[in-house]
Order: sequence, then structure tokens, then C-alpha cells
Amino acid sequence: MSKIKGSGKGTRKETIIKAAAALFREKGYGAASMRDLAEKVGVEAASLYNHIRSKAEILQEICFGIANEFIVYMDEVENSQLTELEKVEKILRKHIQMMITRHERVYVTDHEWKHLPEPYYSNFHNQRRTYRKRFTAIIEQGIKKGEIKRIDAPTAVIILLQSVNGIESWHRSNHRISAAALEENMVSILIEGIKKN
Amino acid sequence: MSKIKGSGKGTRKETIIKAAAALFREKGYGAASMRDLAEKVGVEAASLYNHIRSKAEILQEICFGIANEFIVYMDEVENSQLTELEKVEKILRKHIQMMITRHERVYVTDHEWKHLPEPYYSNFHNQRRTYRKRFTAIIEQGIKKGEIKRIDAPTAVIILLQSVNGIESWHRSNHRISAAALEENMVSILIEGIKKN
DNA sequence: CCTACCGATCGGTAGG
DNA sequence: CCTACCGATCGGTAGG
Repeated sequence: MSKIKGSGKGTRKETIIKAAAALFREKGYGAASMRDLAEKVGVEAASLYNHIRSKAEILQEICFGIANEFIVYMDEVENSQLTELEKVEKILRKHIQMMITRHERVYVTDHEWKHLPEPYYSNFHNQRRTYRKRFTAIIEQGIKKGEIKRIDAPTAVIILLQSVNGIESWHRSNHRISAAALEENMVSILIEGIKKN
Repeated sequence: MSKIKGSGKGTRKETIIKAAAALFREKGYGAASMRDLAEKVGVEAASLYNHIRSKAEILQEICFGIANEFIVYMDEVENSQLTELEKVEKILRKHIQMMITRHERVYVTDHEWKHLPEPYYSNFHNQRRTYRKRFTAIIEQGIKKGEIKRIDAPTAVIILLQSVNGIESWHRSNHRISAAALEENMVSILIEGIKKN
């Protein structure tokens, strides 16, 4: 018989990180205090430190956890036999889906990673640059093959990745359209925007 | 003979706000301290309060100053005789140009307005919603006229406005392409993405 | 997991 | 514009 903690939804540490993701998204990392977090979790602030080492550690777990998921997916796509345009669409859809289903952590990762202490900051920064370069390379290859129109590839990457962040405002505004419809609309506009012809 | 303060570039208060915009962009509003700001300006922290009433007042001036500029431009475009698609392009170009030439204030406005104290927060929130609704209405009209393809207009607005924020990373990465080329690439991808046929 | 508390730092004020 | 300082709050620790 295994020892079940909390309400059966992972470890106590996971519960804390989940609450922290919501809190950091709402207030920003700097403005969110450990006392706020403790209240959300239902303990005294000091008790949090039995599960986590520091406030910064929570941010690290969020940022590197999300980043890793994107990197693993990028590996998959790169090794597939899809056309370059299909690869771009796949990656775009992954970002949209992550933003829809895990928006708190994704949002925090994207907006608060600057607050990571060294050496995590530099580490994250490098991972991010590498990821974008890999994405850029796919688009450049697609241009070379004539699948994608002659645009500046890094600019295209910026547009694709930034657009996805707008889903935040879809989330806040009571789901006027379904997640599936949102995804199709975004893909339609963006893939059409870079496709040749 | 008028009294010239600072290095002839506006009032002392403007100097402070300009330095604050750079600081808030770099560290975030919450993590930027008045002592940091004072050091940048070259005075003691207490001296700042001879020119500004509070830290929050600086954020207000930045956010409402930028928002107002966009609203004034929206008025102009709405009253013009352009096609709806041309109106969308005009507004998109305005956002791109503002982000290129005034990126510190625009970035801070977009990322830190949540930290405005009430009633400024609600006020800003309303202005923002109204602006987006006006932009959405232009796109909906363009769809009705057959200039723009049948997409969800609010989703299109999200994509157009969010994409522009990516210019931040262009700014950081040593201007690989010119501002003009960046603008043309963004317009090409995004307007092509929403245009009919 | 709690009580009690630490040194540091925060935004801001008094008074000159 | 400065010195001196305020009360509040911060992240985190000691000790149980």
C-alpha cells in the first residue's frame, strides 16, 4: 500500500507548484509572496520550505518542465518524414494546445523566466535560443523547397510563437468560441500567411 | 529666458519616466525598486518624490500615454475612406512602428498594466477592451465586404496584436534585419494570412 | 507543520 | 535635492 498524500493528485510539492503557477500568472513572480502562496495551499509560509528549497526553485521547475516538453516534441517533429510546412503546422499546433490546456505554466514560463537566478537564467536563455533556431531552420528549409514563401524566417518564428500568447486573452474572456475552433482559426491565418501561393 | 532643466530634453519628470520605462522593461514593475530608479537618474531615492507622487504614478503615465496614442490613431483610421483591409494594415503598421521606435514604453504598457492600482486598472482594462472591439469591428466589416476571409475576428485581432510583441526579441538580437524589412515581413505574413484569396 | 523570529529591503515621509 | 528614518513586508531559518 503506497502512501497517498494530498487528495491523490501527486505529491505535496506538485500541489505547491500548481498553486504557485496560478499565483505567478495572476500577480507576476515578483509581486507574488510566499505568504500568498501558503494561504492558497492552506499552510503557514514556513511550512512550504519542508517541500521546496526556495521561491526560485518553484520557478525553475515550472520553466524547465515546460521547456523540456517543447524540446521533446521538437525532436519528434524533426525526425519525422513530414514536409517542412507540415512540421511548422505541427509545432504551431503543439504551442496552441499547450497554451490552451496548460496555460498557467506556459504563460508563467514565457513571462517570468527572466526572474530565474543564475545560472538557471543563462541556461534557460540558451535553450530558448536553440529551440528558436531549430524552428527557424525548418522554415528556411521549407523556403528552399518552395513550400513556404520568401520571408525572413526568424521573423516568421517570432510571429508564430508570439501569436499563441494571445490565447491568454481567449482564456480570460469566457471561451466565446471552442478551443478547437480557436486552434483552427489560428492555424488558418498563420499557415496561410506563410504558405507559398 | 526659460529655465532649462536636465540636458534640454524635457522636464525632470520626463527624464525620470524615461529611465523608469527602461527599468520596468528590464526588471518588471514589481522587481524594480525606487532606489534602482534613483541610481539611474543620479539622485537619492527620496528626491524622486519632488517630481512624482508615487511609483504607481509613473506606471500610469506610461500606460495611459501609450494607450492614448493608439486611440487617437484609431479615430483617424476609422474616419478615413480606406477599405477595411487597408484600415487593418494601417493599424498593424502603427503597432509595429510604435514597438520599433518606442519599445520600452509599449512593452511596459503591455506587460505591466496589471499592476496599475484601482481605479486606474479598471479604467485601463476598459479602454483596452474598447480598442480591441473597434479593431474587431473593422475586421468583421471587411469579412462582410468580402475583403477578408471568413475567420473569427477576435482571434484575428489577438494574432495581429500579439505578433507585434515579438519585435522585442528583434530589438534584443542586434537588428539582424532593418526595421523597414521587419515591418514588411510582418505585414506580408499577417495581411496575407487574413486576406481573401 | 507550527510559532517565533531574523536581516534585508521596500515605498514613502519629515524636515531642512 | 539630501539625511535620516518610518512601518510594512519580504524570503527564509531555528527549533521543536
